[in-house]
Amino acid sequence: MTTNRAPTVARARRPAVREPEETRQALLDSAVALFGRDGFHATSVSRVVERAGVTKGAFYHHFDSKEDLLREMHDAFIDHQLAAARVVLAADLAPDEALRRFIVEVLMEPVARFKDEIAVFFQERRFLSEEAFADIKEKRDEFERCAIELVQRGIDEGAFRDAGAARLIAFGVIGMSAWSYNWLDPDGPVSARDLGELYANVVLDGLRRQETR
Amino acid sequence: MTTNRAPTVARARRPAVREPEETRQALLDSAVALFGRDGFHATSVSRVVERAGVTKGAFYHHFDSKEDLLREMHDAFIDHQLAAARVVLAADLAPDEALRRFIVEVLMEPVARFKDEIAVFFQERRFLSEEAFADIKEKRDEFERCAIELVQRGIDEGAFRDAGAARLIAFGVIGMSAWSYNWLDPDGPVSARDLGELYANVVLDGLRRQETR
Amino acid sequence: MTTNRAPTVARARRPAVREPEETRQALLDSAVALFGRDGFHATSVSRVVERAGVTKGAFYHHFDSKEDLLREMHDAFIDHQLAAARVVLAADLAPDEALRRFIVEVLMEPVARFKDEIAVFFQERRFLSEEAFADIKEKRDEFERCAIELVQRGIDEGAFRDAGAARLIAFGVIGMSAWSYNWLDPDGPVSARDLGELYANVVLDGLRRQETR
Amino acid sequence: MTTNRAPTVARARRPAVREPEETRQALLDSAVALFGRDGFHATSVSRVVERAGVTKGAFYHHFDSKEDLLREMHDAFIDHQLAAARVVLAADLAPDEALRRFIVEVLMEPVARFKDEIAVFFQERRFLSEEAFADIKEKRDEFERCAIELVQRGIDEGAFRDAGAARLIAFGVIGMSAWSYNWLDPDGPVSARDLGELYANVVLDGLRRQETR
DNA sequence: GATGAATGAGACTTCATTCAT
DNA sequence: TATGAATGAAGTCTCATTCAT
Repeated sequence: MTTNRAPTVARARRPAVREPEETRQALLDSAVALFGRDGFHATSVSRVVERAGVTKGAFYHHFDSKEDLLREMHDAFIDHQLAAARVVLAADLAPDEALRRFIVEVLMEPVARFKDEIAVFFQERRFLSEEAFADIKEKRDEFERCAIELVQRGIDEGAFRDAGAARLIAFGVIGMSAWSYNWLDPDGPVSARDLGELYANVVLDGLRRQETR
Repeated sequence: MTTNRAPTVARARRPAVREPEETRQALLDSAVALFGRDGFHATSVSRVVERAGVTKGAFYHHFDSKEDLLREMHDAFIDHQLAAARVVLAADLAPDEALRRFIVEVLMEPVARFKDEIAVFFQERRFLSEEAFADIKEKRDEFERCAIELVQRGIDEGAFRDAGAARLIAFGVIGMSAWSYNWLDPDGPVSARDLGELYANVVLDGLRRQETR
Repeated sequence: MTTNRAPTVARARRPAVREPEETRQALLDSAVALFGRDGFHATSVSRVVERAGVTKGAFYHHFDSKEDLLREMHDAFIDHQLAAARVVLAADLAPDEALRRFIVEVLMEPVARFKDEIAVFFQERRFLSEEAFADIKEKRDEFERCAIELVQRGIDEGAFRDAGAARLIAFGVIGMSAWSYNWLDPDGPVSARDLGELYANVVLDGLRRQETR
Repeated sequence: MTTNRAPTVARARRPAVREPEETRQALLDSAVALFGRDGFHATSVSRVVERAGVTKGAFYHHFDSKEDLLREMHDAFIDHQLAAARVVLAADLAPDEALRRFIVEVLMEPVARFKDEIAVFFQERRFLSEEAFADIKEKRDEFERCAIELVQRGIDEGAFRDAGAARLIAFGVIGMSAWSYNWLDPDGPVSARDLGELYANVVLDGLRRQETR
């Protein structure tokens, strides 16, 4: 479901110097880790390049600015999320099963795998200029529309009771899941998927229309 | 339930020179607004004092450091939250009613009134040194224990089905609510309290044991 | 005629640290010398502050930016020049005497006294942003109008033959004089005033030997 | 009188790959335009190669350094000027006519045609190292000697009155003309040649109306 | 002949903080 | 209580130049 980043396999030549693309990726990896932990503004370009093992010059050869780096991270992450959301939306599933899979696979699974990316996406967004954010906003909005549609579909089909605006519920579900990156320990006893199942149960049993009530 | 900040009432004396406490509060207000919007690291002391209408000297007269300011904000906010949580916990309420009130009054109401404080509390915590965070952590942990206890109580009393570890559920509820500071418009058509009621309904109908199932 | 810059006289206190205004002037003096010799872009703020004996922080305390410094230099110089031009224009002099005094006192005398200021004014103007230049341009234009008026007055009164547009002639006179900052040695045998007298003679009477004179 | 730069005629071969000499010339043209407008230090090699449509590698293939480029510009320009000066000096002309032609054709005509080259020659000279300037200085000195000789010749022959050291007058004439690159609009109503004629008249005959003429 | 990734120094500027007044 | 000049480190970014390909 989720893809492996940067395969970087099967290089034939033994390069004396690093491949350019490798340098670029090293910089991105370094920055994701640091931005995720310390935030955009508390992370200096110096530390990013130091961790990546290159010089500042190399950094500015590959990226226009520190903000450019941030934009790229956002873009990569939202692309990934949007793709995952579309898969669930396109599958022919009953509303409750669709919402469950959305929560588990789209919202929660990345919490374990892309902790830093998520932290960056949610906390550092405000440091993107309006122009840099424009593209990302569009994709993010589409992602949100996916979530809303999943809820609305359930209501329309009579599977969910009409508890309130689908948008408010969708955002609640996203929030409940997303929030967990604040406290969930990826190496702890409860996996992200487990937690997703639990949240799906709580939410669905609340939404699902009961026979007798 | 929530207290009015900055009493500042009934000052009789000369207003030409500002009261020391007034200066201090002006600095805090300025900093909350800026930290909330731009974050701790993207906000300089210069801008804080400029917005407060005082000089840097005054700032360092009232606060030891920029971090000291951040610590104070955290402290004030968690104190406020903890007090509110204790009120709900102490009231003699049925579990579902207690949880509803916790969500509406403790978790959601501040979203409208203390947007900046919340943003600071959730996003800038990582910039507090361990020592500065120690006190706050204790109170924050107690706040979380309050939420957990509310859930656990419901389970113990048989009002809630045992959907999973109370802690995981409590954190889910907190997340669902807290997340809304990211998108809820305080001047929009849906009030924070309304949203709280909605979330309480969703969560409770999920947790409440059904007669027939 | 020309004013002494920065009197700085009669300070009573013996300040342990430098007076702020003194620091500011030291920075300006340092910068004029360096900008004059090496140009704006080839002069770093580091060298300016080093020569002035202060730190970069002090520099940015007194000036908004490096460009601000440049703007200030331009402003001070054109103010000085404009004042001198107005004096000549206001004096009740015959046209040829007025032009002679303009050349000698307004155009040439500063070449000896304000070599660096002149170099900056003529060579570094292009590095002022449009906004920063706006004020200065107005004054510079007025200065040019002074020169043009002196020529035009001579033509109108019949003292000068109408050799061509007064503006073109005025600019020629300015150019002939101003250019000398490129080569005239202030410590050489020919003083700036002497050269001014010579140029005034040439312009007023020409080189060609007249049959009858 | 002045020569066409960059013959570049009659290329028969494939235009897909640029001729080396073409690349070199493109770099020079780009640099002249940028150095002329922004100055040597405010122009980066990056911008030069970008405007020329080549890469940095190509630049350093053709030129040793950025300074090398500047040296080459100076060299080309002074060669051109010197050749023009020699033509006038060699022609068998009366002193006043010789001076007039020098002003019009040697000093003024290039103002319209080689605005950037002139700007570079006069303003960026200081950024040439002593060694790089040595050759150019020799030629420039010879050019100045040409101008001085034209004046001296007139004095010696009794055509000009001995108004002062020929060198000072020659420099005044050069300055009056050269200065015009600062303000003369090549596309304006007054051509560079027209202005040259006017200046020649003023210098030769002066402004003061003679009683008997 | 030409590419473009990489360097390392240095550019301008802002930072949190101190301290004499 | 408050000022504001000054510090020194660190910030982001650009520079001219090199070199393996």
